[in-house]
Amino acid sequence: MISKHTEMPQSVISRLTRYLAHVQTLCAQDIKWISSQDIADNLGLTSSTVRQDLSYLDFSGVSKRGYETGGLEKVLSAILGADVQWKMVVVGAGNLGKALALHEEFSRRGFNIVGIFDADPKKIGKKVGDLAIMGQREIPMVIAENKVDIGVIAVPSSSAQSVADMLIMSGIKGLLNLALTHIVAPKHIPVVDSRVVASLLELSHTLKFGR
Amino acid sequence: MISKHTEMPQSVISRLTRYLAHVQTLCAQDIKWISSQDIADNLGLTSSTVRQDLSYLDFSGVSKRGYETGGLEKVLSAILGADVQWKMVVVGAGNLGKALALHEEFSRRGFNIVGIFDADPKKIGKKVGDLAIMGQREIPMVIAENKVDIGVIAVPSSSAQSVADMLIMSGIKGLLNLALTHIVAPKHIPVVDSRVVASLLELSHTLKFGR
DNA sequence: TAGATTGTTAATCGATTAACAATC
DNA sequence: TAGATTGTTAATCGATTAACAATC
Repeated sequence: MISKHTEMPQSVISRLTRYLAHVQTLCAQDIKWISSQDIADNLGLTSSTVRQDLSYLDFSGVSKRGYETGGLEKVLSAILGADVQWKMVVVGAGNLGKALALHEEFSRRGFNIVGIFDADPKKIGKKVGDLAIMGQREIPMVIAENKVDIGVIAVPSSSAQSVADMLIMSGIKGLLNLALTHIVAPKHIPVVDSRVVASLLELSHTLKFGR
Repeated sequence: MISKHTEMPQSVISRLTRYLAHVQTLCAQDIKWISSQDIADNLGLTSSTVRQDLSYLDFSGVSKRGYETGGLEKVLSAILGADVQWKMVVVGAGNLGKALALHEEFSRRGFNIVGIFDADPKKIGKKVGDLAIMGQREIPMVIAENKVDIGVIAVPSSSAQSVADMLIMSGIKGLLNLALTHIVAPKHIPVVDSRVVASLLELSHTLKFGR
C-alpha cells in the first residue's frame, strides 16, 4: 500500500498521463465528477481498465458518482511528478532544439530549460529566447552548478551517444532522446525516446497496408 | 502467409521501427551480417523476441550467419512504408510547427511537407523555409489539390479537435497529433500521438519515485 | 429503496521468453 | 564435422477484461 507506485507497470503509467490530460480539461470546464466509463469512452479504453489503473492511486471514487475531478487531478499530478519543477538542458540548437527551448508547453508543465548547447562554434553566443547558446565544453559546469535533472538530446543520430555519455558523466538524472538512434545508459539513468519519426513510420505502415 | 502484415501486433510494429533504425546504422558502417542476439543486445531485448518479430517478414535469416543487413533494411523499409513518399501538411505555425516544417529528418525519410497553416492572420504570408504560411481556410483546397496523406496537428490543445475535424473532412488519410489532448477520429483514420510531454511525465515519475 | 458505479477477484487474452530441432 | 544461429512450438508471464459483491 505504501508506495505501490514503483510497482506500476509502464502501461499503467503511460495511461495515467492521458488521464491527467483529460481530467485537467474537465477541471478547466468546471466538471466536478467523472465516471470510469466516461473516461474510458473518451480515451478509447474499457471502464475496467480505468478502474484498475486508478486503484494504484491513493484516491477513491464514490459509488454512483465516480471520481471527483479536482482530487483526481491532484493525485495524478503527484504520482507523475507534475507538481515538481525540473531543470533541463537542451543539447543541439538546430530547428528541433530551438523549438523545444521556445515551446511554452514545457515550462508551463514544470520542465524548465536552463541551458542550450551546440557543437557549432558559429552558433555560440546566439540567443534562443532568453538563453545564449553555449559550447558543449560547458555542459559539465552548467549541469553541476544548476543541479540539472534532465538532458534533452536534439543532435543528429551520429553524435547522440557521445552527447548522452557527456551528460551522464556530468551527473544528469534522466534523458529525453529526440534522436532516432537507441541510446545506451546505465540502469539508474532513465532514458525516454521521443519517437516522432518512429510514430510516423507506424502511421505509414497503417496507411500502406490498412488495419 | 500472404500479407501477415495486417495482423502484426502494435508492439511488433513499434519494434520494427527500431530494427530499421539500427540496421540502417549497420549498413552505413558496411556491416553485412547481424545476428538476432546482436540486435537484441543493442536494443535491450531478447534474441527470442527479435527472431519472433522478424518471422513476420518475408525474409529469412541464415543459420550460423544471421540476417543480411541490406536485405533486412529493404524488407523493413517496405513493411513500414519507408519506401513511399508521403505528403504532409502542418497546421499551426508556432515554434513546434515551424521546427517540424524545417526539420530535415522528415523529408529525408519521405515525409514531405507541402503546406503550413496558421489561424493568426498576422502570420499568413510569412515564410517558413520555402513555404508561405496559409490561412486555415485554405486547408481543404490544399489537401484536395495535392492529395495530401498526413496532417500534423501542432496547435494548442483547445483547437486540436476542430483542426482534426477540418483535416478529416478535407480527406486526410492519417493524423500525427502533437497536442497533448486526445483526438477523436473515425476508425479508418489512424491517429498517432507524439506524446513528448507525456514522455517527460513518465520520466518525471521515474525521477520522483525511482524504479 | 432502487439504481448506478466503484473496487477487486478471477478469467481471458495476448505478448514474451525458453527450448530445441533443423540447418548451414 | 562441429558449432552457431535460425525458425517455431510450447510454456510462461503479464496485462486486460469480465463479473459481481459492496456501497452510496
